[in-house]
Amino acid sequence: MGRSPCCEKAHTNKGAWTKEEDDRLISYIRAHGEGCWRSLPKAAGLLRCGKSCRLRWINYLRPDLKRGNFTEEEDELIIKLHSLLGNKWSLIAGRLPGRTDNEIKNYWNTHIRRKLLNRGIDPATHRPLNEGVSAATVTATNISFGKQEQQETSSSNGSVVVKGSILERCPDLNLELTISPPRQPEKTLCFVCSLGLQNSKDCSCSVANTPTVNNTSPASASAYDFLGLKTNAVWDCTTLEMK
DNA sequence: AAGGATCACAACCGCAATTAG
DNA sequence: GCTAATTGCGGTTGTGATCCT
Repeated sequence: MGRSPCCEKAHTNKGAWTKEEDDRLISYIRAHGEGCWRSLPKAAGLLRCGKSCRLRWINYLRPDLKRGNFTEEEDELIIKLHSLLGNKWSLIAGRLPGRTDNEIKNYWNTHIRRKLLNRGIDPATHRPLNEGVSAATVTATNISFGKQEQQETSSSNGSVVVKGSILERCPDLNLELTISPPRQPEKTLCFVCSLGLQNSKDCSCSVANTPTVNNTSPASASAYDFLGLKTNAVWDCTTLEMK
């Protein structure tokens, strides 16, 4: 028995939104706030699926959206974040205030992919196209969060060790690579600042500014906002182990 | 000017994750 | 703990705009 549809498809509009539908949605959310998308269409007098309402609001009607062309800085930031996160568009969007995951995804597929290809860079792997690296090798150097590979266990000291490391499958690979927050001996920067976005509203330096990795101050203060993970740990990609 | 090709982006679909009962 | 409902995400599609021949 399959899951029931999220809405009654027979009586819902599809396709482009009209001005009137937009106005209804905006005024309803202004009055009642976001949430409860399933019941929203009926309450707002819209013949739309709740998912459609949510998408319309999040991607186009939200007042805090930044419309217009992407800047060169945003381009480079998207490329950097994509090289770290892959197609995790919602995570990438979280680092670009005013931009949505859908917008970034479209922009990636239509502009940045081509831009990287013109630079001779494979947009999927962020490696030179003519490097002659087999797909298997490229895959092995990526961090995978796939369920089957993750199989993580928590040790008594709180570290996370991933079983079945890449090296077991590809023992001849040189994977001397450590992903860690950039070392700042005098001043610790958050991930946002490390990408050159000082003074961004996402910057957490002002909260967790002084501690270093070895600092003995409370964990809440020393947590380092790396890829959205509040951690003071270092990722060692040879073992995918938190040190 | 017409028509086909390509581009850009809004919207949909299906699935996974999360939440509620 | 289980099941169903709901939400969120990423991939894909549809369509209007623009470019090219």
